[in-house]
Amino acid sequence: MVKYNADNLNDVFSVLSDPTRRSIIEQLSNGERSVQELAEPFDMSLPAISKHLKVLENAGLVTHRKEGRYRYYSIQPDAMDGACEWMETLKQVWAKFEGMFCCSKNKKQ
Amino acid sequence: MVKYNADNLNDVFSVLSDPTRRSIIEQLSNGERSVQELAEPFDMSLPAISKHLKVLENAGLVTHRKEGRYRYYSIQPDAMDGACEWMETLKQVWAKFEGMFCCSKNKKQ
DNA sequence: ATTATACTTAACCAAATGGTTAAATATAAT
DNA sequence: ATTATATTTAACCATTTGGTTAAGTATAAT
Repeated sequence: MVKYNADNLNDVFSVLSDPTRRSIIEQLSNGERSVQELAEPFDMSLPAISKHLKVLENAGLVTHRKEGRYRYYSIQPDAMDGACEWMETLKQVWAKFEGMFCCSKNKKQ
Repeated sequence: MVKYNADNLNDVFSVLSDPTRRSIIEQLSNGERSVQELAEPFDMSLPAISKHLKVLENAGLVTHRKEGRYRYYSIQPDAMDGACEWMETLKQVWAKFEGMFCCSKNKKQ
């Protein structure tokens, strides 16, 4: 039932720490897109985008299918589950101990 | 009402992409800890831990108070909220469009 | 067959990252 | 006053990262 392991969390959080990659993910939330289309909003070379897509794919966050000379990328919706669950679990623990061990700066005002 | 901005997300996700830092956060979920105590589980020099703590603190994920020659670190429970919300929002969007635009590989079996 | 389009790979570069050891600082103990 | 403890800062190093340009591959169009 454990949805995450260290490697998965390393990869997913690392992928998400880059704003270009987050933006690509957001674009793909509107449906599959070609590399061209994904690159359009950025002031960046195509190879740079290509690299980001490879990083995203290695981490399991996107896949692609090939159609002629185009590559259509789409999100892999379950890939973030582990990272999400890791955070949620911590937040639950923290909520339980609310105000118990956090120093004054942590207290809600 | 927006809980996150690009810089915040960059920082938080970047912090969480390192297993040592995630482990420190997990330790701090049991209450505040001195640097020594935090360093104990790791086969790593104290300055390395000190650096990680600085990174964690810069991203707003932890604070510390000083007591004598000790520094006691504790979690800053709200710091992950933005990142968490960013992920949750996407997941909701993806759930809504379930099966609509994901290519076959994405479909649940 | 030639050329244009979509995209990747290769080679390179500067800056950031995550670690090290050695020296510095601050407090506590003797 | 001296020494020990807790921790940081400084200087260094190798690796990774995120970008570039130039060249290569695959498909489509003429």
